[in-house]
Amino acid sequence: MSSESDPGTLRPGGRTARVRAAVLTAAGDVLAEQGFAHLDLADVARRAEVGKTTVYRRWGSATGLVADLLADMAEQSVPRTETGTLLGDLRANARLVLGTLTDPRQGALFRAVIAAATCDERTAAALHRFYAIRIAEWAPCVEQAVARGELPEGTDPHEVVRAVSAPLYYRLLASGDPLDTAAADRAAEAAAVAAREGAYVV
Amino acid sequence: MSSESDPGTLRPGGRTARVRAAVLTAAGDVLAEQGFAHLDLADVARRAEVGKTTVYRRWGSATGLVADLLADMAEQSVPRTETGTLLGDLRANARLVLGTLTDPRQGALFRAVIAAATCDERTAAALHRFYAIRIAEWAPCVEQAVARGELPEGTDPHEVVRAVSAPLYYRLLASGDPLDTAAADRAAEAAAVAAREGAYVV
DNA sequence: GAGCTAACGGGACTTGTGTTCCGTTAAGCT
DNA sequence: AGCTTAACGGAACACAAGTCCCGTTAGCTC
Repeated sequence: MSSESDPGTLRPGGRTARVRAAVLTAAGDVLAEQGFAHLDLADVARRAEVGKTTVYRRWGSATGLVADLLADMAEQSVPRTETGTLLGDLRANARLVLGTLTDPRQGALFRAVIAAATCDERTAAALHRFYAIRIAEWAPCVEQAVARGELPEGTDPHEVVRAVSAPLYYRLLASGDPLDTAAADRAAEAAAVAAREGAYVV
Repeated sequence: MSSESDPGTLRPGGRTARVRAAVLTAAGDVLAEQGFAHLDLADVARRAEVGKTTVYRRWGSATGLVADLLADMAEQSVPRTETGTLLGDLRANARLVLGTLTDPRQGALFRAVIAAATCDERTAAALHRFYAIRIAEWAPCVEQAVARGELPEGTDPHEVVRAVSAPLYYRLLASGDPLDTAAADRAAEAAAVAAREGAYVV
C-alpha cells in the first residue's frame, strides 16, 4: 500500500499526537451518536478542529479511522475483579460486558466499530486483536478454577470466556432481545455449568 | 414518514414485483461482494438494469433497501431436521448456522445486513424479526426434549436455541476465531449440557 | 538554537451520490 | 378493450464527499 512510511510514524510526538487524540475522540463521538454509516471524515475533522486534508491523508477512509480507533481502544484495559469462585468471576465478567453494551455511548460505539469491521479486512484485524486482548485478560480466572479443581483439566480458558460474552453480543447485534442482568447472569451460569461438565475440554 | 402510500403498495404485481426482485438480488450481490459500506444505490440500479430514480424513490437509502431485503429473507424458511435427541437436533442447527456463516456469499451477506442494522432503527427491527422467526422455527426441538424428559420443565426453548447460535455469531462478528465444525459442535454440546442442568429455566 | 523536513491546513478542484422534472410504460379496474 | 394513474426511467441538476496543490508550522536531530 504505502511504499513510503505512513504520516505520523516518523514524528509521532507533540502536535501529531494531539491531532490523533482529537481526531479519535471526535470519531468516537460521531460513531456513538450517528453510527458507522454517517461517519464522514470532513465532519470528524470539523469536530476535532483539524484540517480536513490531515484526516484524509493520515487515515484515508472511514474504516481506516475506525481501525486506528480500535488500536487505541485495545491499549486501555479494564481491571479484572476476583471473587474466588468461577461462577462469581464469570458473573463479574458478564456484568462488565453488559454494562459496556448497555451504556448509551459505549454500546453504540461497539455496534459501530463492529459494523466497520465487516467492511474492511484491516479493521477486522484490529477488532480481533482488541477481543483477543480482552479475552486473554479474563482467561486467568478460568485457569485458577482448573487449578482449584472446579473445572476438568484441559479446559480451554479462552473458550469459556468467549462463551460468557457471546450471548450478550448475539442479543446486541442479531436477535435484539433485551440486554439485562438476568441475561448476563444466565450467560455466566450456562458457561460455568457447561465448563464444569467438560464441554470446553480440548 | 410517508403520508401517502409508499410506491409499490398499490400496484404490487407485474413490473413492480419484477423490479423489486431484480433490485433485491442486485443488492444482495453487492453486499456479499463489497460489504455495506460500498452499497451504492446507483450501482445497485445499474446491476438490476433498473432506473436509478426508481431505487431512490422506492427504498430511499441503503439501510431502507437492506430492511426490505431482510423482510424478503425472513419469508424464506429452511426445513428443520429432527434426529430424535436434543443434542442431535442442536448439533444439526449449529451445523446449519455454521454452513450459512462460512458460505462465502451468505456469510458476507449476513455480516453486511448486521452492519446495516446497526445504523438504522427500521433495519434493526427487520433483522430482529428475521431472527425471531428463525429461532421460533427451531424452538420445537427443545419443547420435544422437555416432553421427552431430557430437559427440566420450564426451560425456555428460545433461550436454548439462541445459545447455540451465539458463539458462532460472536466469532463471525467480534473475535474472528475460526468457524469450524468443532466450534459448531461445541456450541451445541454446551447449550445441551447447560439446558440439562437447568441454566435456561425461567 | 538552527536547519531540515515531516506533518499540518486552507482553498481550489474533481468526482459521484442523491434529487428533481417530466415524459413513458403498464397495472388494475370497469 | 379502454381508461386512469401508479410506477418506471432518462436527463439535467445541486451539493457534498474526497483529492490535489502548495504554502505554513513545528518535531526531531545535531
